Amino acid sequence: MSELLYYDLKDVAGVAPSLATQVCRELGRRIVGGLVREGALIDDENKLCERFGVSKSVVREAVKLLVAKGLLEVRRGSGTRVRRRASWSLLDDDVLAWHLSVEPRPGFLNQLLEVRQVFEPSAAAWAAKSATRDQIDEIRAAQRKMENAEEIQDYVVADALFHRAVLRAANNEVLMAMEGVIFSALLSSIRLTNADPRDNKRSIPLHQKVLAAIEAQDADAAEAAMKEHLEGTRERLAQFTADESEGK
Amino acid sequence: MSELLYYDLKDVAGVAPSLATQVCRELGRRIVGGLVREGALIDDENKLCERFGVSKSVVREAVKLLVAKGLLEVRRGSGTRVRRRASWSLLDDDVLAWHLSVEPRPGFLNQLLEVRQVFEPSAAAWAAKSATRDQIDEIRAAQRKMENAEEIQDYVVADALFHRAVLRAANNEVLMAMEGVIFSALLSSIRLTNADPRDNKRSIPLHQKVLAAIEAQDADAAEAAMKEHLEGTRERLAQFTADESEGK
DNA sequence: ATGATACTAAACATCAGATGTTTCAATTGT
DNA sequence: ACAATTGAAACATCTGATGTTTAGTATCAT
Repeated sequence: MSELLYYDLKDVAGVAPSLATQVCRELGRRIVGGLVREGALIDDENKLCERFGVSKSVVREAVKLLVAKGLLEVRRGSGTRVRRRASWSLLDDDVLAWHLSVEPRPGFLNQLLEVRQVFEPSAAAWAAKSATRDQIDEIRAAQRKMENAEEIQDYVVADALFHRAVLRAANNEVLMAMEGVIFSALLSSIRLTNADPRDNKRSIPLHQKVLAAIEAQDADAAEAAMKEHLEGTRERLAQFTADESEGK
Repeated sequence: MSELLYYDLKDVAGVAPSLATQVCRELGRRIVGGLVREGALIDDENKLCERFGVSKSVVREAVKLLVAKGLLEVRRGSGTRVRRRASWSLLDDDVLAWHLSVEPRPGFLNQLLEVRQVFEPSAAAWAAKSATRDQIDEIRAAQRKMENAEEIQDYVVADALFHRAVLRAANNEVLMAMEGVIFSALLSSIRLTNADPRDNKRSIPLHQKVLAAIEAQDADAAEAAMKEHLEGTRERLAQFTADESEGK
């Protein structure tokens, strides 16, 4: 197990993830990245042990994890194969992260944003109706962090925290489970828009608008403001990917 | 491993799931069901082996699966503990199913339906814009099945197929990953409204309306029709849970 | 030739037990 | 008291043996 050793945002700083986790990530990235065709058999357990230099237990745990994420299907006797893309758990944090770390297609980012455009405005509306004082404080704190951020990274993280806080304030457990989707989407937007910090700061007033509406318990305004903000994000993404495919 | 042996909808008929899967389900159900407090340590590997009568490999695989689903957190040296509820992957098919198979609170079903009310109308709108002929055929086929269903079970399954077909026709991969949410929600509604078949048949014209709008490529109408349908479902659920808590 | 049966190799499933590593807490020496 | 040491508990990994299922192949009777 020398070639591997992946670190992830989820890992606590300095602590190496278990071998099983590492093998899982390596295989997951390759599958999501399309290096193994859908429906194709992957190497058998022994081959995998050899390839990664680990024991069978480790390989088995890794494979099981990928089965749980819908990426693999193992059949005793015949082997382990990649399931068709439609069966993958795209809402799983890891699967999503692998997609975004590997996926060059702008189409996927678009689809992700489309989905955010659907549920985040509703989340804002619900937050306006049901947010507690603490939850509003959390949103406000994120807003302040965005305003005070000097480094682009701090800004983007604060942005993500803002959206997560709104999601939490909606007080819907199922919705809250989409937290990972937001973080992943934001994270990948870092890569795209990293270049131009000024462009990002532009979205502060729109966040402010969302916050104000939630503070005022005005559900309609909150929904509209969030919708407006995401529409802006979408336009910028479209413009950026256009530049990308054309200019480069 | 005698006491266990759970079967699930996912299992192919007649094929017993692996021991690891069974142990995973048993532990998962107990955790989701609240038999183990959040933050509490669970039994160590040896104890679990003893309790379930399986070897350590099996227990480890099961635990790893639950870690992947966000239910557990293992720390070498100190033990394995239940993560706080907010960290659970509520969108994972299994976790969702465990919730619904165990959760007595009507609040959760409500939240699930709220989320459906958010994204299914949009899915219908997108389907109206981008569905292929085959995808529309799939929706229509489900509609016919609902109309021709004689048994209540066939009816409910057809209902689920209808909603899934709409989701697919939206041609958004991320959205499609919410398929499991719909099936789980529908499945649990079986238990609630099982009693009155006539009441269910009432929703056929609303499904028809959605189908017609999608066929006509009228996005606004499709969105409105789906919204109307889900609103009806919601009212019935509210009424039903009211009866439940009052009458019984 | 053809169809059914039996055999076999491949691949996953499970078990058992040994050894390493990390954490936490109790013990010990000052 | 306090800091360092020690040891038990618990997870991580390895090894190798044995069982089960599957798919393909070879064989044999008709």
